[in-house]
Amino acid sequence: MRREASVLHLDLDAFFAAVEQRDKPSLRGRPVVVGGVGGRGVVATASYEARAYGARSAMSTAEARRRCPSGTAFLGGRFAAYRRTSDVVMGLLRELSPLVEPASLDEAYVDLAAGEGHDLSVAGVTELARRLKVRIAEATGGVTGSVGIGTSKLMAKIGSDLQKPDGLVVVPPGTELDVLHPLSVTRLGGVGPATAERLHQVGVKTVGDLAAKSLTDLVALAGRAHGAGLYALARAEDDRPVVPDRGVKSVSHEETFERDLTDLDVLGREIDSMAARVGRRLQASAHSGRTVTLKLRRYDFTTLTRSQTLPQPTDDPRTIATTARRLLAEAGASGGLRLLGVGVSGLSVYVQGDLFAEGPIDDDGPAPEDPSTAGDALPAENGLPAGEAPAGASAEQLPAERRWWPGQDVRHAELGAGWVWGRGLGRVTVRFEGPLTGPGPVRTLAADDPLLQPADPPDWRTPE
DNA sequence: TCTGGGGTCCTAGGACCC
DNA sequence: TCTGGGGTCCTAGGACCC
Repeated sequence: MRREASVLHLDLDAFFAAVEQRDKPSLRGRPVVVGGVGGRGVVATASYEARAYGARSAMSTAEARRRCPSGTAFLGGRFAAYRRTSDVVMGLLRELSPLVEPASLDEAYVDLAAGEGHDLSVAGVTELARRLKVRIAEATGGVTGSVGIGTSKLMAKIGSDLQKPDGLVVVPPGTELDVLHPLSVTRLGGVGPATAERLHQVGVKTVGDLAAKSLTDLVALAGRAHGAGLYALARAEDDRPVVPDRGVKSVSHEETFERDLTDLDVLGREIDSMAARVGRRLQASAHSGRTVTLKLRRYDFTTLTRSQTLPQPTDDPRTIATTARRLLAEAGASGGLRLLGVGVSGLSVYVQGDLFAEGPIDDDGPAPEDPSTAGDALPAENGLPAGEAPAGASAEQLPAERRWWPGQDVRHAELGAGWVWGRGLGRVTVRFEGPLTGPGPVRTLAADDPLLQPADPPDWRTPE
């Protein structure tokens, strides 16, 4: 453990929802839920207003709709917008230290001891954090974050969690156990539902309870590595370094279908389009990998994986697809599949010139029988231009209203910039406003109105 | 209209080699 | 012929995180 509180953890508050409220003035102060908006979607982030009604991350969107009042905005994600804002915040953190470890778009650790000229006293880091929060809010158009600072990653993360939202907690060196021991074990990273249940059964509810258990007991309960980890964390022993830029270990894409799929031809085309995406991402990052994994989730939610390791690393969509199709043929699809996934692991830096790569593969997206996934899935980082229909389903072939999804940025040649509120019955409802306007008017347009087009995320920064 | 998507790490068994 | 141990690779699954 360090002698000074020099590890900072930043957690942006309800980040996806906060970006939506910044860019959509009419949603400020109102419940907003970001996530999958299809029948099988789940909540990625609920704004604090939506949490007041019981909406939570990982809850099914259907359940969140039941709990929230009408007028709640249910939006698909705009990852390009989130990434842009995240990049701004990470840039501010890198001004504090070269050692910045992003844990996700909305979370990062900073090693302040590696930065220049910081006063690492409790008063010093408190003032540093206070100024950082102001700068973040200014640079992001009002997104807030919770900051924790302590002698380790563990204590920094615990600290950022103590006063959400918009919190600032410095855990003074020497007080770690006082802070830690009264907390529920579930506040520790690595204690999920399964471990929590097993700990409960042996009478462990708080971190203090955990600290009373022997190493032998914990290893028996949670396995060698995990048990030893819990034993150390309960004592605030944590020397994990802040590591900028951890290398990627695998690349994958998966998709839950609106309806279970059985037809092997249809599933094969799904595999082709997922393999094309995975291959493209591997090529873009100059990686190739040897192990191809197919993931299947059956109608009854049982999940299994099948993998094959190739003699040579590949980034070739054709090779990935052929391997995954073979694995699917062996596993079968009886009863129907609700999810397919294709991944590549065992990565190495790009091996130039795969002499045995086959020709180009068509990436024509979901089969015609199932156009419904376009726009319904949470548009996770997919490498597509912002606003374009996901998964390559060519927009022309879809019912016009399928081009639009709630939350999407659009521009109308006469009415200006706005975003999609809803769609259906051949029409699309758009609210015309942006981050720098007041709440704007709503118009319902024909879904095939040629004057209406997808647009890039709006800029929240006032022009100089 | 129950249960996303993109990851990481760990465990365990079998094959195979020394 | 028997006994055994360690190490690595591969496969499958599970827990967890955001």
